[in-house]
Amino acid sequence: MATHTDRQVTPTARERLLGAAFGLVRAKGYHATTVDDLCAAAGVSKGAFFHHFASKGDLAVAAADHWSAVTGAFFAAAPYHALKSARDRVLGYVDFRAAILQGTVAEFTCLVGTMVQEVHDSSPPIRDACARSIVGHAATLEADIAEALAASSSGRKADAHGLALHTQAVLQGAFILAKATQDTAVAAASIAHLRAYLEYLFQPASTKRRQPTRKALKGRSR
Amino acid sequence: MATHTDRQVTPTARERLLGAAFGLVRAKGYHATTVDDLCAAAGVSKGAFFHHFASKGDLAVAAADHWSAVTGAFFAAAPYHALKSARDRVLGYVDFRAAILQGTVAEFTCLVGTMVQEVHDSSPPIRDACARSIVGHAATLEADIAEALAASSSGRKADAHGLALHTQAVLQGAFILAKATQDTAVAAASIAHLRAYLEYLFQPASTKRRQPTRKALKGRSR
DNA sequence: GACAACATACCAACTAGTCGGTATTGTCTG
DNA sequence: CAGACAATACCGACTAGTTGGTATGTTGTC
Repeated sequence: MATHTDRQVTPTARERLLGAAFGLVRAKGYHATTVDDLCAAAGVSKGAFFHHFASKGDLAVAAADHWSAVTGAFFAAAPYHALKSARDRVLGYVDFRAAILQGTVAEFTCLVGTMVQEVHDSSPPIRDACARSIVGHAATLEADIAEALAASSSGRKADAHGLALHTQAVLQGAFILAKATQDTAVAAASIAHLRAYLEYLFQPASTKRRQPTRKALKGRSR
Repeated sequence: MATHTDRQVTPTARERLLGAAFGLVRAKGYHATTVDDLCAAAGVSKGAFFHHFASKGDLAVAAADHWSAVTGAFFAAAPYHALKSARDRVLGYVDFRAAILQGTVAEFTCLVGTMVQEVHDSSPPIRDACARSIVGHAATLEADIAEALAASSSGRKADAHGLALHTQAVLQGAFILAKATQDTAVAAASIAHLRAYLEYLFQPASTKRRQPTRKALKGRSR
């Protein structure tokens, strides 16, 4: 996003609304967040809201796209990219995800994962924007995962895409457990299991004796 | 649940409302499901709704508890319990979870995982009912996981609880990916990765050389 | 003076929840 | 057994408040 209005210094009403959506939707969900809530949090009037967004759903799509951009830049700047091996970069990513589990649940959970649960059936545009965000983020891991798998004994070099999506599934699931139990440690423990699984998959050929059955990794096509 | 009114044959208005909540909330989410929606789907009047439930939130708590009971009976009757080894029963559970990914997304996803995302911050009673459901379901796996871990080389026999929760995190995350991508296969692939991880953890001592670092499994306490 | 960026007042539709009433069933009593 | 009494299950019109969205300004800037 950020089409042509990112030159000014003071955030515009549009940007403040998108920022307010990040916080409110993650805390309360999409439907429970009202337009008035967003306006109040952003400190703008309702007129300003509908000046910038044709509808509440339009803001949701813009927020999902903005989320993709913001988180994309955030992870692109993260330190694990400096590591030498692909294996270490992937594990570094997972460690980084664990390290940023700070503050309240609403502060570290995922906007688009929250939204898509509520709108997947009723609003295809929002759902697709959320899917773009999740799948797009997973794609940024794919090359390193493929390289790390290639360096291992595994015969699953083609599964980098599926494995990248799996990392996102574990993270999203960890967020749900954290929301339910109100305990960050539960999410951290699940991410630790993801790390252990990746460590196992990335093992050098010589040290890994047994592999899981090929069948188990194929997935069920419906 | 089912306190003292389960003798009649025809489902009562209360039971029909709970059943309607299962379908509607999984498809539309909690806030987007109105009381009138529930009454229409259950074929009862609004008066009947508020005769049985003090509020919409009260129904949500009852629905989460009813969900625990219904899914508890469903999984208790599943065939994998007949398998001889604990390892096979746990893997059988995972296979069973993959096998029931049938029909629309709303038909196989989890009611309480959906609800807790929307209410975790605003309604502690509903959130806690959802947490009870998820954690309680995980607990039904714990004994078999502990036994399977004990039979393996792993030094993580005490982690059965955390691993049981991790299985639920993967499942919940798989549901989110399925909702986002509208593709059941993505969820199945993630569950297949969970299976591969468990197969790895349950390996007999002699065949497993390398273990993930101990540090990675501790989880980060906040 | 045109146009973007807001603000204010307002509305129609919807929402959870209320309320007076009815039908049915059981239960106690004479 | 009849008949009074009470509790439960249910109905549907109504309401007070909320919601997304609109209509109509105002203000600053090129």
